[in-house]
Amino acid sequence: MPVITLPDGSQRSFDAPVTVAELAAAIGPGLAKAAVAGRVDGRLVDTSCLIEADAEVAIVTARDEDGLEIIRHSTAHLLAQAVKQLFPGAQVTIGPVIEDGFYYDFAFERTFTPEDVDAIEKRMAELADADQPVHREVMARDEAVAFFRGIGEEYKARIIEEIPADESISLYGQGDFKDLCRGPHVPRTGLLKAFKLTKVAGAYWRGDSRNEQLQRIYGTAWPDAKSLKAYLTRLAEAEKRDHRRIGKDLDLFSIQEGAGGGLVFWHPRGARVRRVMEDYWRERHVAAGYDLLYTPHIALEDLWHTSGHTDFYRESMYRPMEEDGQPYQLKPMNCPFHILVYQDRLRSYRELPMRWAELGTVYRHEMSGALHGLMRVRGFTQDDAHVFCREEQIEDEVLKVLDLTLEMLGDFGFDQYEINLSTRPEKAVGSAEIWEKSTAALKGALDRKGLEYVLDEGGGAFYGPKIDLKIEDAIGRQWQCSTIQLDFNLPERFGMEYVAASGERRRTIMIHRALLGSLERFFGILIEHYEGRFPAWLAPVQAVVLNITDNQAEYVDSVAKTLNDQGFRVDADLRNEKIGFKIREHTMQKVPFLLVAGDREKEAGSLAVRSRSGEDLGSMSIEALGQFLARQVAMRGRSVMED
RNA sequence: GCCCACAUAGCUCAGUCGGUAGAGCACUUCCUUGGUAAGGAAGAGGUCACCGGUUCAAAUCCGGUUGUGGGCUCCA
Repeated sequence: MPVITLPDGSQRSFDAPVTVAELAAAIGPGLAKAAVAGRVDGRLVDTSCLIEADAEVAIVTARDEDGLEIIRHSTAHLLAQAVKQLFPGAQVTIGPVIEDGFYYDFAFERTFTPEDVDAIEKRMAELADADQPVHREVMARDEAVAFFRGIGEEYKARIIEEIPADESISLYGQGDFKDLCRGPHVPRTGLLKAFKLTKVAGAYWRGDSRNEQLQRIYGTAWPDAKSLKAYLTRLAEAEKRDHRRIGKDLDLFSIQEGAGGGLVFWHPRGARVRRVMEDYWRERHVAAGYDLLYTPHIALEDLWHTSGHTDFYRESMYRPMEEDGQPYQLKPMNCPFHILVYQDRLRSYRELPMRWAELGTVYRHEMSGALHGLMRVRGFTQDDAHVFCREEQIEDEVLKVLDLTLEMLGDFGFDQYEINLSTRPEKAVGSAEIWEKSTAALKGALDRKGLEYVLDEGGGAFYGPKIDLKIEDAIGRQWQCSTIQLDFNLPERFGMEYVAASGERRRTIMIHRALLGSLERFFGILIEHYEGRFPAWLAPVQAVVLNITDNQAEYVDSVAKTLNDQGFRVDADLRNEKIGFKIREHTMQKVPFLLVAGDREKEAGSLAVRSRSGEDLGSMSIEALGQFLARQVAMRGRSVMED
């Protein structure tokens, strides 16, 4: 006997057999109208599904997470139906649900124009309003292949051919449209009320760039118009944080057309932030037992043959340049250089572990279409380091790296992480034994640190297992920055060894790690995380001293000088403008503190302090101000100052 | 690299049917010395991304190049 759980938690039983829709109707006409699917003993089913025996049943609506997915999936079908009606020559392929929406890939002789998309969206709205019933039918596989091939849907036929022959295929249809689908789907298109097509893009059949290109139409769908509007507002909010926008507004950096894409120019204000990042980074690394290295930007191509980069990394490398009949290669990575330093002489086990860090600038020729502000560039500086150690030191060293990582990310204002541990892929170098031991060491370090992690079985690089750490920014987006990778490949290729206590030569273990990833990208993430409102320790200008009339000009200058001498980044604004105007300007420039000096302050030797959020922090003496700023700076990204 | 879109003053953007350019902000000068988010006036500023084509005439139409944006792919 089906037992249904009502929204208020109470339960009712019904005599079987009964459909999900009938159950919903028995509870109330509202729920009957809103039902998009049912959940029977944990399994999602269509509302037409007949429940014959004992079962736990719940009615799924668009408000449920599962229901929303169904709405999106059904909207993708609606899109396909509209496209087929308007462009009968288009072939359907796949149309899955993605975050916040869906897409559908079509094969079509020409590309869809924005006008086409508008027309498609309009047709979708009409088809939804028509409240077409959605029906499901089941066919044998070969029958389904023949059916789709018969109506000219070659791609669909190819997809179905890959399904085992003995499986039956379910098709969903509405009006003149039928599509292969596992389901479930909404019972009527009238349930699709709030959707919008968002963009058109090229995509490859099966995601492989060697295959033919398809037209992908993206859309978003929600339970109601209000949620759709909220989503569009959220997109606009994210756009406001865009580091490219803020980078221009705050004059932090630029990318110059005349110099080429993906090459970053740090302007004075951005360069100030970078200097703080770099100084802090070096200080922390030295304190954590690292030595700093500087290595060249190019090297003979032969080195990259030894490292193997010319084989597996050629695509991303700039072409070599010829000099004195020798080809030189711009570096895409720092590792071989650190190895050369290691190999400069024979190493003893007594020296290990050795931790060598470098803010190493590398150049990678990324595909032009992949470039994106500071997030994806062609020249960037990695906060790179390599730990050379013995096998039994791996766990301790990884633990130390994790400690340093969490401490530094915390200082930059990131306290939420997702950690991934990636293990041996199918194609890999190194013995099964070393993979097993080192993967256990990585796990051991994570466990000792009490960190939760997601296991990505087979997701490691061919040369070793790794730990990746994603940070979460102020609006909940995740960014992968930190990575800790073991490498069994390069030590082998370069023949890296150390002399053990026994006098034997042993293979050195190499750990690659970057905490921030690249300074460029991390800077971009910081800009978006803080929406340009950098905490005092990072802010390019920490405070501006403002005079009200010329009468305080000298005083303002001397205050600015005093604070600058104390190591703060403070500007004086003596322009002949009203105080309100100056405050507006520097507030928009997101300067953390504004220090106003009129005759009253000049007399008292003080300043009226205003935070960038508009808060009046009262009057402070110059000395108190220095202490106040010092406290703000010391808090780093853990500042509790409300902005 | 591929698909789509876009490229007009330092910035944000108008510019109809092809008839050689406009606004606001910013900038400069002058007036204004004003107590916490925009005081006033005047001025200067553009090879309409670049190259080519069509046309009596191109910011506008067509082709190419470069760059940017959104995807695909890749990834720090």
